[in-house]
Amino acid sequence: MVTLVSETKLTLAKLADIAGVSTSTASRALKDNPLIKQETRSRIQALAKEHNFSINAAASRLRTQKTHVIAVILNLIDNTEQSTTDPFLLKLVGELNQALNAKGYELLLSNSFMASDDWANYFIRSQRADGIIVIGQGKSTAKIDRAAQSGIPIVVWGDAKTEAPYPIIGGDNYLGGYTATQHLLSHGAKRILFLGDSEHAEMQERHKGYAQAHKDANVPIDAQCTCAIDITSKAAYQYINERIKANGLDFDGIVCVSDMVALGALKALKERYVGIPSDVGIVGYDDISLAELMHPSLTTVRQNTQQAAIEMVTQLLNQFENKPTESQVVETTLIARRSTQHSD
Amino acid sequence: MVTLVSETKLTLAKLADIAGVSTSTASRALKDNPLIKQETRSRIQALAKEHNFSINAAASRLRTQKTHVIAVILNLIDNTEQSTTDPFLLKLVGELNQALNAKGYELLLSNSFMASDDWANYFIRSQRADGIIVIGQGKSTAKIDRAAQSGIPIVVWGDAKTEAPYPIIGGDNYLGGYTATQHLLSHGAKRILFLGDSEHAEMQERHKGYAQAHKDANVPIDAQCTCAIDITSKAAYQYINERIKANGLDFDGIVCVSDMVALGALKALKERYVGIPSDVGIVGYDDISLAELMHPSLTTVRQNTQQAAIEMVTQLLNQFENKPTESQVVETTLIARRSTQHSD
DNA sequence: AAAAAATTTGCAAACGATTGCATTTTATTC
DNA sequence: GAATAAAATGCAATCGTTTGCAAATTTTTT
Repeated sequence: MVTLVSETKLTLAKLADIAGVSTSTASRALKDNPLIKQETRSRIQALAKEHNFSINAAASRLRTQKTHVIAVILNLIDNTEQSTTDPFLLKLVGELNQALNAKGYELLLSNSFMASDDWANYFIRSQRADGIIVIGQGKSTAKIDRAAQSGIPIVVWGDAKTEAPYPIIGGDNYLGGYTATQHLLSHGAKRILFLGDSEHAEMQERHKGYAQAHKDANVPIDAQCTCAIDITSKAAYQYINERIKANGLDFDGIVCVSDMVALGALKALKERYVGIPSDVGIVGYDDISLAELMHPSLTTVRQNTQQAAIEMVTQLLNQFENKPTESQVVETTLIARRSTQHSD
Repeated sequence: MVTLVSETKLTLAKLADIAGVSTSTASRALKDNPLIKQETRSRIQALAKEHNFSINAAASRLRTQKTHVIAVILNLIDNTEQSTTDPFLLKLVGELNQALNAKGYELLLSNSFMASDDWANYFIRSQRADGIIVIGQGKSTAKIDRAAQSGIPIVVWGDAKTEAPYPIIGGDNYLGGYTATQHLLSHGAKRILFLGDSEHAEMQERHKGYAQAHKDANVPIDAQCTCAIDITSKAAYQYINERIKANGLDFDGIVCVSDMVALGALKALKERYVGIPSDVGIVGYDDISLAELMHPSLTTVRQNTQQAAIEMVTQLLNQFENKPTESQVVETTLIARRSTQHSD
């Protein structure tokens, strides 16, 4: 298929030639540098458009030492299969893409399995990206700490209360855990399971909220009710199934660390004809789009991901200018639906 | 925070200096070029690791004219809000990331709203990426056609039967539509809705399958049963609600163009206490992770996304070597669950 | 109309890696 | 121990932009 593009690749130099100016003038004209006469600027910009010219990013990056690319790393947990399927993580990626684009940056997607372990090296020193956004603290923050240690611009989605030399953006996990639990308690629950992984910083905070809500309501708490499972729907499904098989229905509420976990639990309960919310109330986390589509619709804790994305980008860009940064907590609200309460 | 990295940036030249060889030797050694003595190679590689050295990607790209980056474009439909929330699209992105990494490429994520309309220019001519993978044909293929026209490497996820000068990878939409419909018919359905958008090539094929299945089963088809809606759960929910309100329950089966649509429909039906599958059987499309978590679990059509991702990458890389390419159909199978049939 | 100031433009040196070709070193052959 | 072949290394040009500074042009001032 013959193209209409000229044989030889169009470079800035050639464009300048056509325009009858030097490359420096052309370069400046294209970025609307006021050093260049307005008329010249418009003329060259028009010419560029006409000839389908685009600045060569590789050359530009080499020269300016800036890539205008941000690496987003899905920091998944190796053994579990939370994987790239989790709608919440991907939603965050989508929001980040928007937020980055708005600031003139592009998004390079990676997960923690590739790209070697030395992020600073692989992404920054190699000039593949200007900064890193890590989604999830994982079970260990070793890789993150290592990257931060070498002084590169970095921001993390996780539990903002964690003390760290880099900014962490996240929901108010304590509040989320507290509110979810309190909500169930106020609807009469007496024995509430906490379903999730306790090795994540985020989950630990939520568990603290869970505990405090019990204390405030004067409801005793039982260690048997804190259930450590992989944060997947499958694990939740299996756990609930086995627990009921072993103990019978020894609980009347569940606080889940993610909607996926909640859905797994919900499935197990429904299959055993446990009434929801009459026998067991259930609260999820994340408010993925399916939460409201469930039957019953799922009460859950929503974290403002759009706000989070914008905040993460802001904090990252601040680092480029050596401005101070700080961890930020984003809006976290309980969305009450039918899985915890009967019709309005 | 003081870093242990040397003040001045480490370049290949400096590394070579330290090693006491020329930059050419160092360069070759790092990429394990057999031209260099094995011993020298290992020595320099070790040195590189020791000093945390990474090749500067910008310089390398400029010199080699290769970026080893692939742009993945989510080609969303402007007016509807299918958006970045659709789990299926994001699953595909995840798979693509894996497949690309396996071949030594990185994934630059974009959506069709940004990056101007001239993809060839923006991504390829500017040397931001070596090739483009477009997810979704959209309602019009104008942008895709334009990009392809300028002769850049490109692959599209869509309906493989579409005639096009670029390879299209996709499920067998005709078969999917056919099987889904046939499945409902064989379970006794007599009046089946086709719920989805008919402007997409993929959807049209599915609809053909839907029609043919009716013909083969000698069940008359009614134009009233083909319902054009936005492919979102919300639109589906509203549509089903309104239809029932207006006509009563004038159908006993639904073939949906996505699981999201199916979930919306399901919600509407459940709220009206329509028995599933006793009164209405329902089939989704995509087999997102939540399909099996629904209650009842959702019968759906699964497209092998992993295979698709690998195939797309292969077809794209082929173009780099001027090898011939061709559209490919990936495995498409019906996953029968409870939304269409009672317990086994 | 010349001098000074302000505005535009151009020169040329980076940025850091890659690679064809020439050159040096080592191994082989007679 | 030459002469020849093979293996290992180095030279230097190149990829296409950007930008500090110098040079040329235009405008303003006296």
